[in-house]
Amino acid sequence: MKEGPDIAQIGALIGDPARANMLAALTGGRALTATELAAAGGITLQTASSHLSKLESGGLLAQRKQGRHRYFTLADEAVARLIESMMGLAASRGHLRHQPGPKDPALRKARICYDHLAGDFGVRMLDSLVATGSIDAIGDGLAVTAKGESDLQCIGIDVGSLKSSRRPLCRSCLDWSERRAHLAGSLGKALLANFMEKGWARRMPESRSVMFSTEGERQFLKLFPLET
Amino acid sequence: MKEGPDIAQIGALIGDPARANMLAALTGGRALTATELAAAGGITLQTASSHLSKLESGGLLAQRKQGRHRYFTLADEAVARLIESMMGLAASRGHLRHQPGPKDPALRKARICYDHLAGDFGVRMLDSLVATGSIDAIGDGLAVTAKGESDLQCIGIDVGSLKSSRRPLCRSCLDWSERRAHLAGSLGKALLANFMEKGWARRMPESRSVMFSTEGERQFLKLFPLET
DNA sequence: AGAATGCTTCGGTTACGATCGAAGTATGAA
DNA sequence: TTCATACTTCGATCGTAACCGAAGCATTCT
Repeated sequence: MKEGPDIAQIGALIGDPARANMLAALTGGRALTATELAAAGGITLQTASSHLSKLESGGLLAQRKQGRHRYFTLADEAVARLIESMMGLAASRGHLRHQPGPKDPALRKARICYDHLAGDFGVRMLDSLVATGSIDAIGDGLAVTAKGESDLQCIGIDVGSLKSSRRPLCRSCLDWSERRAHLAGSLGKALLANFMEKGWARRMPESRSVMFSTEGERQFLKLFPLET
Repeated sequence: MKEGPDIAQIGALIGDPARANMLAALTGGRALTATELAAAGGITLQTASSHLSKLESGGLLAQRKQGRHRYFTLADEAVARLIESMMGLAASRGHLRHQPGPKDPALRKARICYDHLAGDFGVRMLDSLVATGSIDAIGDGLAVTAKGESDLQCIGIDVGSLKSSRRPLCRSCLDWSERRAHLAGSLGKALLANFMEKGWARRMPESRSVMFSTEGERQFLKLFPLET
């Protein structure tokens, strides 16, 4: 007993519903202010402030002062991955929270996961990239092939420059709604950014869901065909 | 807000120190009785009983009645992975709990992680397998090569039969003490079992640490050389 | 300077859950 | 049958932390 690092501290931080809601909101990747997070957690600003300082000193959040605002983000990608994997486990154990509302299908179709595309569309994209030989997959490991590198160049993504970053290029991320992997890492981020630049997709305010325009969806589906 | 599965329930389950200690103890892979878990959590049997029923109905534990004992294990490998990744995060945030005692170095050298070898030795083994071309690594993904398959056959591990199981053959698992990957999956399990069969290593009671005999350690280091 | 916004700190209340003693159930041993 | 072990349930206590109102800083706007 008493072996290894203390997981109870982290568990307790995530274990409070208000804090969990705030963390989930931050999984959207946007930096949010204390006031916005208070709303996300369903609590007053005072209470949120106390929670936020706990989360920060616990190492789960980072903050950035900007004028009279204080912006919070998840401390790093490791935290985002932990939250996502807890969502995966929670979903598989039936710990659901939402009365399936109108927003839910949109969320399952396409949503943002920290900084990349998730949901049905995210899973489809990775499936297609693997099927067309743009990405090699070994277990959970992903790597861009030479073919993939040139294909992506055509879309307008320079894989070479992404490689130089410290962050891994490809990473698989388990999707809690689809229970299958989608593409994370700097390439996943670049792809989503690319879609938004082209006007194919845009983020919905106050939500993690990503809306595709009619034309954008057409282009997306054409670009990432699904061979059955 | 209120999007997705409820991570707070799972967080809260892990967030209590007594429960966290019990879960950490179960990461040792052994099935433990309620009495043993009460000791691991540092609480009385009554309290442990209440915690255990919560953990079970929360889907984190599975239990098996056997005579008048009730054996608990982690519900599945997904739970084990979550606990391990929380340990990794906790370690990186400096949420340590142990005053570095005599047991600690042994734990860092070689310990059990659910059912496979972790710690310095676990990391070294994977490094060596990759360096000698027995395992291909792409990012976090691992796959046994043809060479690896025949090499492992020589040690006494039939990769072919492991492949037929539903469980993935190779999986990388982040080591909280080394902060690097070691080998999990059915192959990781088979390798550790192989070492113990040969008498190279044995588990210490009441602990996650794995002790190598002098001769066992010599053989292990020879079998998994480290080219620097 | 004065006013407004964004956030933190303080103080006091409240509620939940962790805890254990004692009693109850189930299984196995004598 | 009786006793012992392994565990659960009940009941009561106690501590902690979540919560909000009010007041206090800090920054920006006018």
